Amino acid sequence: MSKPASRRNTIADVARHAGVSKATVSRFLNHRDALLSPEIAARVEAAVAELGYVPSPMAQALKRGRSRLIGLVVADIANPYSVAVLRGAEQACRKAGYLVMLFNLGNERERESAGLKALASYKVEGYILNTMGHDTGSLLETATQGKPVVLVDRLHPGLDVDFVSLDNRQAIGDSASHLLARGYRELLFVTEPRGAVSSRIERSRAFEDFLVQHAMPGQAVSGQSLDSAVDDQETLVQALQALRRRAAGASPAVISGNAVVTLQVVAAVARLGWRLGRDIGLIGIDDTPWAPFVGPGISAMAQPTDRIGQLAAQCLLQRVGGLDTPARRMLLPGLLAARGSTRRQ
Amino acid sequence: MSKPASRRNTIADVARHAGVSKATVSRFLNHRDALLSPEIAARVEAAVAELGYVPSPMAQALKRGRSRLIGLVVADIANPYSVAVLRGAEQACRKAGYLVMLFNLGNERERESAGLKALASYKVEGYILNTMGHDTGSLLETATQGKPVVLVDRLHPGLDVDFVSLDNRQAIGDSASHLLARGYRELLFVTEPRGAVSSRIERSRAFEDFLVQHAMPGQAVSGQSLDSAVDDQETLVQALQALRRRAAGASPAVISGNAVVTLQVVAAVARLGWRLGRDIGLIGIDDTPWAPFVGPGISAMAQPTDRIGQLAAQCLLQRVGGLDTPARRMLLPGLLAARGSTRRQ
DNA sequence: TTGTACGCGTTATCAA
DNA sequence: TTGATAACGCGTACAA
Repeated sequence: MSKPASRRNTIADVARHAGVSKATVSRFLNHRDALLSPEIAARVEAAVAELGYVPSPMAQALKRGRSRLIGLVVADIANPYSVAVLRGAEQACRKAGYLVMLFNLGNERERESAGLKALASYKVEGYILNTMGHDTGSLLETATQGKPVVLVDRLHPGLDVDFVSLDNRQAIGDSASHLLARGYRELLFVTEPRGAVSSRIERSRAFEDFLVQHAMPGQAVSGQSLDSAVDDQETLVQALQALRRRAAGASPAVISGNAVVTLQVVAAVARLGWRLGRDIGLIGIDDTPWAPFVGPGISAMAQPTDRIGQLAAQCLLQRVGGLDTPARRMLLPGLLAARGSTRRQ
Repeated sequence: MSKPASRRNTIADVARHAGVSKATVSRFLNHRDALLSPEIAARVEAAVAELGYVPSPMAQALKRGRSRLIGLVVADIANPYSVAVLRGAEQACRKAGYLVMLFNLGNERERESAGLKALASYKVEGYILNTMGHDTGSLLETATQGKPVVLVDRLHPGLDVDFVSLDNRQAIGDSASHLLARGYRELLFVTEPRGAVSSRIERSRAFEDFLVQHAMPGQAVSGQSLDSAVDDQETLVQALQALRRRAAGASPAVISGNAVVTLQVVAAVARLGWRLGRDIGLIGIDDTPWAPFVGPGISAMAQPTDRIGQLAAQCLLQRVGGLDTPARRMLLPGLLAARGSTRRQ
């Protein structure tokens, strides 16, 4: 027993076993096609199989500078959207032989560059970022050390890299059109505080642009936007009351910027004792498994989250593989699920 | 410019900068307390600061065999429970200076040992496992190479390691007692197919034991268990109809084994056109943000998921730190949130 | 076509 | 107390 069972076999063990040098084994493993006499190749192959040898990714990473690791930074793992994307991305990475290192910011944006550094120290080959949009592009650029980056859902100013996201303009436009078609006329868009988060800003803008475009005589649609903090139900309740007052005879409706906000709105509506659909319309960005069962069912604009995650991973892996085209913007369409919360009676 | 800006500084750079040997720098960093003349220590410290030197975890891992990495294997990242635990665990690990490597099984249990191997190759120092319970303990034991393991929510037969979970017996007991107190008498426990998943089995058993204990004359409580596949709504609908028939005059109620099942039950009840609480009682294991807003509000037994994740991480890190006590079982109590779905009118 | 020898960035052992 | 030097496991010039 020269080899203690506890230790994993190394390339040296294989070399000894096959009666060749480490270099030969390495060559067999890396460029197995070329430069090997069939007889030696067979011997090495047998030894590898027999010892169940698997190269150490860490040693490889140390040597090559590449690790077969992808760094994934998410703003908040508690957000179902982040999870859904993570899911698609992890799957795509794994299929390509990469492992995902996860760094959760827990909504503490100061940790953004710390996370990047932590991941960088493990020599991740690329980054998928779904973060707060706090750090500027140049800061991120230094933190990522020139490694490929793909942004999901949230753009960073001055960072010219691949970007995968819901088509916010289409999503908001279709949602608002749906409300108009269902007879709602006084609209309110509710978002988490916009801050520097591009998706929130874009959705708000798309909403405001929609209003402008549809403010033709006879249509008489109008609306407002509201930034609502998660813990401030009072403000939201007052905004809803104001909305209904403004509506006068016409029907009021809310578009919520994501699933978290949808739940806030639902809570506020419940507190007011209003009925969804009838007293106030509601459609939310992000569909959820529970949406059909709240009140008369909550209408939603579903994001193709799995697809977004997969696409992000694919883009990133192409870059890792050396693709050097200009930065791409991939906007995926949302899908409307109409339910009772946008039916006036 | 001798040092290309692209490369991260190494210990050699620091040594050169401070005019000492690499060994001295290493000593300063690792056992900074001992064996260093104040003057040299100061020089090294300055050099480290000036160059912004951070040791390479990969090189350290290669040398020491330790990586400051924790492997986290979850059965299904789409399950909110997994995510909530992941969240607590990641936070605790990060605070202790560890990073989490995530491996998602996507409910494909064959990938369990593959995942462990992948993580092992990165020399993770320990594993947090929330998996399918498919692979036997001995199989896992070899896959984890003797590294510390902590199991979350799901036990593996023959694997004698730390275990953190909801106190299923208490949770089920309190849920069922709550139903009795609210006047429900004919109970049905619905779980995802038990298979080899210990938590499902335990909850089912706890429910059955509860029935036996409360089957005294005068109480007249009875019930059954049902394994319900996620995609088989038909069976569930029929089971609910049978339940109500059995109840005759008395009130029927369902305990659902987790949030996924709760949603199934809600869907089935909706299809039957029944009203929660009045026509049928419902209480679910796992509280969710949407539970208060479905129908009259869904009563729930909340798991302390964050705490479970943190505890799991803490246990694991203790073991990583060398703790060598017998395996521990940590059972955390659930907290009842009573809502309208367990109010008979 | 194969083997030797060195380096990746650390830590640890041994002298000095 | 400090400094060479040898690993850790692997890839790759270079020499054979």
